[in-house]
Amino acid sequence: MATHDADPTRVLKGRDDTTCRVREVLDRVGSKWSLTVIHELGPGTRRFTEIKDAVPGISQRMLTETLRLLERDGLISRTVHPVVPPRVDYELTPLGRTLLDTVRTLLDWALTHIDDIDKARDAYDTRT
Amino acid sequence: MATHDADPTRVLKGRDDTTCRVREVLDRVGSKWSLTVIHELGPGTRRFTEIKDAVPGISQRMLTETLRLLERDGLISRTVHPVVPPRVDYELTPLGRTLLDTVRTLLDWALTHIDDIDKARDAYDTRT
DNA sequence: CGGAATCCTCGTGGATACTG
DNA sequence: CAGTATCCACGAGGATTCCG
Repeated sequence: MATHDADPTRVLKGRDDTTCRVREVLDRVGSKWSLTVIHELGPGTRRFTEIKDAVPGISQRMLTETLRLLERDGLISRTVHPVVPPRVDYELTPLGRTLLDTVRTLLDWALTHIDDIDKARDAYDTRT
Repeated sequence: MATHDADPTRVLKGRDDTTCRVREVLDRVGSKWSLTVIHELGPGTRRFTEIKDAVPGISQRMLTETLRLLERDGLISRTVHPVVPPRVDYELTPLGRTLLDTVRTLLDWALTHIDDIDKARDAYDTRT
């Protein structure tokens, strides 16, 4: 297994370890804040507070945890500068950058079809 | 606003309604079971119990709710056959089918980089 | 078969206070 | 500034039961 599968239509079909790992990765990537944080680091390096301010609604705790998980997965890097006051920089790794492209595909889909979804919801809500 | 944005790198930057809507769509699409269910309907129409059996770990309640939300968003259609015993068929709408392509991009990414992530995790866990 | 309703648990995550 | 630690509320969601 391991590398690239020619038929992505089957990756969720089985119940083996690979399947579970893919689900695991999707859970990480699809979690509430990960996509937003990754996207926020797209343009370049940013500090903790900068990210916090840029992501409305995220708490200190959640940002810390999200950054840690993404760092553990090798998607972002964390650089601590031994100065006072402390300064910590976060940036996408090359691996994280490949995900950024995929994320943009998703964002693009959302933007493109958001109106269709709105109409579908209105129709559903009125006929019930 | 509304239709297609030429620069997807900015869609999450602002704090206006459009931004929130995109986040909302991503929350829906990225929720725990949605991607799996959509993927499961990729090959064609399926019944409630078929989907339940095909998605390991999902509960009756969660499958019902996931299907309802996806139906409300216009991504899947629900067809009740007035027979006994009851029979309900679910299938992707044309809109849902466009998302399927995007989902496959994500799955493809996960499959391609799952090994890199594993290595990154091991490295992180050992150096801490 | 395909749900809806009820109950109850358990983890997520916010608020707050403290620290190097 | 960039966290960590503690407490606690709330809601997601599992298990179970009942129904058309």
